[in-house]
Amino acid sequence: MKLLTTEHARLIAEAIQKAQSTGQLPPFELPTIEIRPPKKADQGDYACAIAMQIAALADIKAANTNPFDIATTIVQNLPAAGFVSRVEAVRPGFINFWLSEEWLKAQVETIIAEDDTFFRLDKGLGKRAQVEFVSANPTGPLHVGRSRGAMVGDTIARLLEAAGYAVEREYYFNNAGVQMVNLGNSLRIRYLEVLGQPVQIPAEDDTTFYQGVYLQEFARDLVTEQGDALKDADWKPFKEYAEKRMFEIIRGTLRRVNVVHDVFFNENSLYESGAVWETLAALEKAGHIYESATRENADAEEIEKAQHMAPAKWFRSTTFGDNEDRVVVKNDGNPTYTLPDIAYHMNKLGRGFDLLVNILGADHGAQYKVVQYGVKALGMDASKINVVIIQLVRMIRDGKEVKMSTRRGDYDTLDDLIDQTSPDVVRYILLARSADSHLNFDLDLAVKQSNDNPVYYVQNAHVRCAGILREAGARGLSDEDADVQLLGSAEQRFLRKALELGEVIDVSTALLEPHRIAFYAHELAGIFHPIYDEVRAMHGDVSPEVAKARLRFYRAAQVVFKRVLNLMGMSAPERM
RNA sequence: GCCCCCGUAGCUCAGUGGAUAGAGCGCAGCCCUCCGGAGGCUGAAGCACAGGUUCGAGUCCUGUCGGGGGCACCA
Repeated sequence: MKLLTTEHARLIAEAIQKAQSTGQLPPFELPTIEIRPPKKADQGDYACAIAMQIAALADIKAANTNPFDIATTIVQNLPAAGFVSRVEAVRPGFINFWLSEEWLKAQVETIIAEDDTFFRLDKGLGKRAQVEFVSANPTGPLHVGRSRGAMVGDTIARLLEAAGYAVEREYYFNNAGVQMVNLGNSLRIRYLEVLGQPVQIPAEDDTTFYQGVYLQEFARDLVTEQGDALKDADWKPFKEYAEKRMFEIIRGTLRRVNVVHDVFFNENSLYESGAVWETLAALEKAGHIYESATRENADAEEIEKAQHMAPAKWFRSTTFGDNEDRVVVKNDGNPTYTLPDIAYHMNKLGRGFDLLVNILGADHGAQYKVVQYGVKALGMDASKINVVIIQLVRMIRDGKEVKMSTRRGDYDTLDDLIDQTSPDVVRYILLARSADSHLNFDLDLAVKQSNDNPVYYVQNAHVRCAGILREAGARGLSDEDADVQLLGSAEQRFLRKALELGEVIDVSTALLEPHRIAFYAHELAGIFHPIYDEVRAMHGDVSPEVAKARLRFYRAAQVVFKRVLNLMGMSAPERM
């Protein structure tokens, strides 16, 4: 199925060209032709405001040509098209198109034939895209805040696939930092505790200790597996063990919500390959690094404070628009996170993707800019790195905010949430907000299985289609060889909306705004349910031919709902 | 103090510079002997404020006020 907006735009472009060649319109540089379904039914199925844009062009404006006349001229020159039944120019200068009802009804068969590939677009054909998301270090289970990025990232990946891209999902992690040492030490203490050794469990406010119950579980398993063999070991084997177990948990959790990464990229590999130091060398060679105890242009107070400090290596990111320069190598010789981050993005750019997408939480929002400055400093095109910043999730229970902390152990894990609700509910709620908007996750509402909950409303549409076809089968009724021209205006209302799916995929991938598919799904269901109420297929006063056509329609509707649910990573249940 | 995001209906949120700003919940009424009851119909109610750009602004720009987040030789 092709994008109907594009098809209409092509007609307009041809009409303008024709009008120009005959002198009905003067020559001008054509603005982008935007086609959009209007809000009101009497304004057609698709509308175009190009005549107003043309009238506003400087030389046209000088000639004082009014937009309505331009629109009329365009309409007069439009070529015929099978999908259009009527076109009209209206004041102040809109061009409104109506879809051919005959053509529209025939799309039932197209939808059924295309099935899972309904509106697979070609805009990403032959192109490779990478989406990096989640990327949590394995210090604890995923909590709800993190998982918003998981749903957004995975849904962007699914939409990009629908747009025709070959997509890779990547998870970037660091198992070498001080947090992982703390994790190893925390497990060591729990291990010794299980062995009955006299250990002091650190206090709750000790920021170097992970309190979570999962570590006690790991400790018990470790004793079962290895006995007291590790009683004199340092943190290292404990870190190894905790990391392995934690990743199993994280991957298992993600799998529950249909999120599967193709590549797990370890920051360590950038040290092993030498990429980190090569990045530093390249920055130095380009003259963007200086060695100093303070940043350049530091004030007296700062210099005073740093007078006994050994020099560090600074990246002069202010050259590229940063507020201040950044340390890339600490005075103890170790890099800050910035340097491997730059190296990582250079690595990504070097892998030849046509599109890179990076999903980050708002708490990391400022950091990506430094990476982009670094990439720019090395002569690469930083604009190829598309960053989606996701605002934080606020958990609400009993109308009040629930504070979360992984280290303290009183987090709301994604696993807990899935247990209380369902993978589909979690996916939908975390997806159905613009990334720019703070998300209030109402735990009470999510847990509630009622029609307050939009997830069921959408899935029930699919259930109803499946149910009616199941019932028809039981009664020996078939929808084969149906005459879809017998369908009525209600069914056409649904088909019009279904044919907008392509635009949703197109726009949400172009703008990297996957929440659009969630709202679309709800709107589509909102159009479907009244129709289902009204358009009976197996009622006494419905003729067999009409019944057959309607069953055919419900089969097409089922395809559309299944496709949309799949794009959101949700299941399409046959029964509730 | 500086940077980023957000202020749209009582609440939670949509709205790719186009025509009369939408949905869900809640509230007030109502419908359905169904292939669905996690259903359907109707109604009240809104763009924080002030300038600007534009043929046209909820949308873009500036400022004010309000809310959230970030500003380490931590990641």
